[in-house]
Parts: sequence; structure tokens; C-alpha cells
Amino acid sequence: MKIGELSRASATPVETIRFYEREALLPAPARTEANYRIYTPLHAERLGFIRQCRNLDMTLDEVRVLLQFKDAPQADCAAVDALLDAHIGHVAQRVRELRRLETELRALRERCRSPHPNAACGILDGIEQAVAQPDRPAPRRHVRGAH
Amino acid sequence: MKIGELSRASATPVETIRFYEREALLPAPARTEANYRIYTPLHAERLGFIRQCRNLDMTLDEVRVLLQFKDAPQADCAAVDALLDAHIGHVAQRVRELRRLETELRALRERCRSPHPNAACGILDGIEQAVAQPDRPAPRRHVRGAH
DNA sequence: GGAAACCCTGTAGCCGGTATAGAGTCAAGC
DNA sequence: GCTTGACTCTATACCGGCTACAGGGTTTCC
Repeated sequence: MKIGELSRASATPVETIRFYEREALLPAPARTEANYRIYTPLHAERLGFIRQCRNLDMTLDEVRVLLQFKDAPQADCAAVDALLDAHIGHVAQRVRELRRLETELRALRERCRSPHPNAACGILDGIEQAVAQPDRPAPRRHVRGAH
Repeated sequence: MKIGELSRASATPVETIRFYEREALLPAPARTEANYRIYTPLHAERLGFIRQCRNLDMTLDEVRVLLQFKDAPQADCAAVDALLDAHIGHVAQRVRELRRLETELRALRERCRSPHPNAACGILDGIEQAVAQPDRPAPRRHVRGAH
């Protein structure tokens, strides 16, 4: 099948499929005489796997590791478990951070309940005194935040 | 004060301070004869405000808007409220998504509880059949995910 | 046979920084 | 006065995970 067909079948933009090929997540497919990519069902399956991993918010590096395990069916799956456990840890951590953040934001919002000039607005002042964690050390997180 | 001093005082890397200047979040400071930036306490205060906003996981565009409000003290703060409400909405939405994701990942993890070859590992199979939401339409979120 | 829909490569942009290279400046110690 | 090391400057490239062109070629449908 051609790339557009695979794109529709996998709900993946064409550019993203080519990007995965450049990133060596998908093997380069055969080409027609006109240099069009021709994919097999094996490509479709592998792409589906990648997209599921991305739905599960894994990085492409994590996906790369899982694909290696998939390609080595005799190996022990302990490493798969470890990767997944680490990923669950990242997600749980990010949820805790965001819930804390939400609480903080709602408290800030409470400081302004009726219209008045900005100069008297408790929110703008509130941000400046906002809970400055003395030692919240460089998050360096891998689960995305709010944006 | 010089940039290194401001950096330590605000727990902000030097490069990030220069980056904020390029992005017009911080006004360009005066320079010494040797072309070193010299900051005033006003710069420090503004930088502190920006960093607090970033701690609250706002985008630089959101911060830009808040800074405009701060610079227009006679205006009505309804717009500040609206921005904050929208941001709280983003964060709450992301928390819901991540909690759902965590549940899904833990279910997947349950499929593998003892060591065995990858070929028989329920996780790798499980990912392929993972809950494929028929219409989860392009998240396009602004609160970061797990990484 | 001509238009629309598809495909190709290559490059640049998004966000919010981070990390270099290569050069200049300053303060302290000898 | 001279060296050393810490600091500063600009400019540029890089990170992830795409997305969006530009500028061409191909296929399909009417």
C-alpha cells in the first residue's frame, strides 16, 4: 500500500510516517519505479505499535527500546517490565505535580472575585509572592505539563 | 548588578536571562563600558515574576499577557481572571488525561507478573490491542505530558 | 488531455530553553 | 606587571516530536 493509504489506516499524518522512517523506527519500505514508498502489512503493524506507545505518552526512545524487545522474542521480558514501571513512575509523578499546581492556581484565582483595577488585583501581587519552593530542584521531567 | 549575580539571586541560568531579553520579556538593561549587562532591582523583580509564572506552568505567551496587565495598572483585571481561568482549565484537563493514562499503563503492567520470554509477554501484545480510542481527536495540549 | 489528488526531497519552524565555540574583561595572587 | 581563573559577550546549533512549506514529479479520474 502507498503512504496515503497507510496514513488513513493508521490515523497518522504522512509527514509523521516519513519522520519515523528517518528516525529508523520504521524500516525503509520498497519503492515503485516512480520512487513511491510501498508498505506491507508488517509495516502497518509496526506503525500501529508505535502509535499506541505514543498514545501511552512514551518517548520515541522508549518506543525504540520496546521495538528492540519485540524483535528479540527469545529474550527475557524483565526489561520490558522495568521500562514500563519507570514510565508509570514518570506519569504518576507528573500527575502529583500538576494536582499541586492546580491547587496553587485556584488559590491564586480566589484572590480576585470582583472587577477592579489591575493595580488592586490580588492575582498579580499573589504571583510575586507565590509559594517559592526553596528546593524544588530542576524538574527535568519527561511527562509533558499543561501545554 | 551583573548577570551572574542576577542569575544566582533568581535561580535562573544566565543563558535563560539573555533568552528572556531576546524574547522581550525583560527590557534590555544598561551596559558597562565593557558591554556587560547591568541590572536594576526592577529587572530582578520582573524576572522573579516571570519565573513564578513559569513555575505555575504558564507559556511565555501567557506570561507576556500578564506582564502587559502589570504594566497597565489602571485597566480592569477581568482579563487577568480570564487568563488564569483558562490556564486552570488546561491544567485540570491534563490531570484528567494523565490519570486515565496511568490507569491504562497499570492495567498493561498487570499482564506481566513473572519472568518469561518476550514472545509470551502480555505487555507487548497488550500494547498492540491497547484501548484504541476511536475518536480521541488530536490532543493539541498546552500542558506538558509525562516527559 | 487536463485538472486534481497524490507522491517525492529538502528545509525551516514550533517551544522554552540548553550548550557549545571563540573571544573579550576583570580581580586576585605572585 | 603578569598570569590564572572566573566571569562576560555574541552567534550559532541542538533537543523532541512533529508540522508546514516549497518546488518538483506521478497517477487517477472525468
